[in-house]
Amino acid sequence: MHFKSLKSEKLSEKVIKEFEEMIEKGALKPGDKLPSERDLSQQMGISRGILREALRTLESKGYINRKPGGGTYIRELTYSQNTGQKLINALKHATYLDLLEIREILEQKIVELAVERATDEDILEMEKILEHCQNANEYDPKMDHAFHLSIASATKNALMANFMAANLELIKDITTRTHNNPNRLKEMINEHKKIMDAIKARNAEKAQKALLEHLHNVRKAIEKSFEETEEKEDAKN
Amino acid sequence: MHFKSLKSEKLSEKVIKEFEEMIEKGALKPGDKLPSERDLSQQMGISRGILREALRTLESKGYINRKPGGGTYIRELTYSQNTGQKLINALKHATYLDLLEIREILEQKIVELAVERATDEDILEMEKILEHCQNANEYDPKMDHAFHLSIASATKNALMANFMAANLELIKDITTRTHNNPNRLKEMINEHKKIMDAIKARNAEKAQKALLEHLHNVRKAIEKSFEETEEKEDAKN
DNA sequence: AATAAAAAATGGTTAAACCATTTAACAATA
DNA sequence: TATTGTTAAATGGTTTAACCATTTTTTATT
Repeated sequence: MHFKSLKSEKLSEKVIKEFEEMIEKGALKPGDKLPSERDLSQQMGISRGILREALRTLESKGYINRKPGGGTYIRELTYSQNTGQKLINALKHATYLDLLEIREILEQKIVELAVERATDEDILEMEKILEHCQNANEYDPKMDHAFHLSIASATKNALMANFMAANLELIKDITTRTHNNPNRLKEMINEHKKIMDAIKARNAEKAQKALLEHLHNVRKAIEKSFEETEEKEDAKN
Repeated sequence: MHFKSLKSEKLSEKVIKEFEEMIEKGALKPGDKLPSERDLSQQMGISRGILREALRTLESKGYINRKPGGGTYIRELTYSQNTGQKLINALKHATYLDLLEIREILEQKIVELAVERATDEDILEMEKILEHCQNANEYDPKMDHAFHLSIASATKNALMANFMAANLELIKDITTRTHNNPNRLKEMINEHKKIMDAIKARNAEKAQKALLEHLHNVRKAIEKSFEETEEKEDAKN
């Protein structure tokens, strides 16, 4: 059973969304001046305090500019402010295959860099995590991610690790589904071990090969999962 | 002449930062209950309205939970909520070389995918942008980015294009500096043209080679820029 | 000990006032 | 006429006090 939340949205949250929508839709364009808080609150039928809560949030998000005595203006979003938001948005709406494609590209290089740059401590950390994985008797995405991230961290490129983390997080639900059987779980652990061994042996070529095999299986599982979903969709119609 | 802004930070903005810092530092941990708004505002020496403006923003950012009659609690950040923030943060604080490293990895593959997947319209678009670049007589990062992004878009992987955009945006200031001379500008245009021609000829290998040459020069310029900066720093001491 | 009722506390909201800064209008001056 | 100085109005920033609805705690009742 699943009941939808009955919690009423706070007034100021509604106001925030209202403004954000208007900005997204272009009803409010950069440079536009908003009515004064006193006018606006009356027009919207809310108190000035509530309106100000919303405006504060919008300001904090970078949507508006306010100047005492001056007024409130829709902000000219600079290119850079935009890209961060756009990236987050793109991440949210990326398809599994887009995510996987980038992961394949990056992680292939990541293992190569890891072989080069990993310290003995890094290797030890990886092994510790791998051991945890091997002792688990059901798939835990955190464990899976931890392993891949320990490799990414060994590249000493913090951005790389963080991007991998975001990427993994976004395919978590599907990998959790596809690994929800003992066979695939065991396979995964073996694949991890192969990667680990190759990195430990400082054999980049072997590590890449092991990783590609692993990612190939992940991709197969995802694509298979898609087909099954489609079949279900078809069955509905 | 350049004067620094004298605008005083708004009170609620200060409060927001204060809470964010405390959460980052761990002084406020998930699950912690905050004092009531009435108490807290008195403790902090601010009005309840100001405190509420800050709390509304923090709630909107996902830091806290509030329940009428219940109280205000530091929110248990889910993994996924966190990764988005962490990624943005990592992007902001990434070094030029980290950014460039990832760009080199991705873009190398991007040109390969572009050769595969670019439609005739994509190619046309690239050429149009390249032409604009060639007519420019001073470096315009927007033009530069537009060219690289048109290639990234041809991969039909939206996330790829957006990540590249974020990446480029973050090295914009340094590339703008390093291209601030006619020779390098001309070189850049030539390098772009080589990449363009190879993609148009559907020659992945050639395209990659041209791109690598381009990125090699970008890297050289960045590293040189660093050395100069260091020299300046040394001169100061 | 369990239940029910009442009281207190809490976040949500409104209203009215005052401050500091900015803007606009207008007068004064050269 | 054009510039400067003054004044008044408007605006965002802030504070205070009050009331509501819900939740929590306390108290009373059985």
